[in-house]
Amino acid sequence: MADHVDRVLEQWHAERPDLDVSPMGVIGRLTRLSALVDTELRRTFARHGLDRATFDVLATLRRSGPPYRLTPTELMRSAMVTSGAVTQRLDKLEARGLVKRTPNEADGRGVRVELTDAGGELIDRALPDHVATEHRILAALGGEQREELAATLRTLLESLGGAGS
Amino acid sequence: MADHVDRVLEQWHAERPDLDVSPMGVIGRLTRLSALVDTELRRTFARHGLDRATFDVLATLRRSGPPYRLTPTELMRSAMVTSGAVTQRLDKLEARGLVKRTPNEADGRGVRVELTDAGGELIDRALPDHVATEHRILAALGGEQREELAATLRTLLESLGGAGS
DNA sequence: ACAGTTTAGCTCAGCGCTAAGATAAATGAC
DNA sequence: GTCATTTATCTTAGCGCTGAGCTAAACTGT
Repeated sequence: MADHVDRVLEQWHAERPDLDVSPMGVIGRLTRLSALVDTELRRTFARHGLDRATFDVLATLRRSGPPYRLTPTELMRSAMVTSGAVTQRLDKLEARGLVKRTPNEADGRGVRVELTDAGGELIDRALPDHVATEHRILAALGGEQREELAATLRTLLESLGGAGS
Repeated sequence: MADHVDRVLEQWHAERPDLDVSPMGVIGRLTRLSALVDTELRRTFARHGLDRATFDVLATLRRSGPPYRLTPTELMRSAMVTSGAVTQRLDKLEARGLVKRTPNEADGRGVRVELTDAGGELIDRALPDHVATEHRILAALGGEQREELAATLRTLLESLGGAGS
């Protein structure tokens, strides 16, 4: 039962037999799966008036624990985006009253971003729905397969230097 | 040796012990890895004056075999993007003389997109470099691990309905 | 002290994408 | 044959992100 990626591999084998394109069997599926997962998750976020970007900020603040307060730089590192992206996410969330910026007394250059009550309530409502979606996405795998998959992905993350931060 | 995702899981466990967030161990790493892989691949594309979008179009045409000709709809399905995205990719590639559009005699609504000589030469130059990058990305895994990973990802793709087309 | 460097956060132009919609041709129902 | 529906492609407004660059504050070495 060949999938899209199998057909791509066959085509390359016919057209460029000199190239060992076997890595595409992994990387092609990784890319496609990531896109599909993203689509699924966005559906859940949308049910709560959020998108991936804003959900990510609220969730990062929420899981950091009381007082639910981080700096834009910390949010930037966690989300693997640029500082400009964080600024824009925070502008939007702040306009909706879900987070608030306060001066950082410990560092005059910086600010602190804090979850408001409304932001905390929203993310706590959205979270169970989000987690359920993730369970559903992985429903086709057994527990052992999930652990193996997580371990293999971690190996790759580490080898690409993206495990830290 | 905990990575970023392990720390996220620990935080959630402390803050929301009522939720079984274990799927994040897979989905979080999948998302991050996909972003890192994308960054790596883009570096290679850039060396040849391409980006992911344009490389994808040229490669799809190239691997389809002579006469290296497909319809925009076929390119759209293969790339999992909207028709508007394909139009824009083709506009850019056509302006650079890497593909050309011709009327589709079999269907008056449609066009055919064909690799020009310059486009074919460019993708054939870029391909070995791209494949080498993919090999490098997976260098941390053994052959058996790669096969297992590909098989697991395929299982997930199929369960999400993204295996076909 | 003080000049040079680094860091935190913001601004903004530009890019590629989506979503909605337009146009034109092909297909289907009767 | 005619009308309604579907399909192929293009158009465009708007969105989020990056990359370059800015300002201000915090370090660092002497």
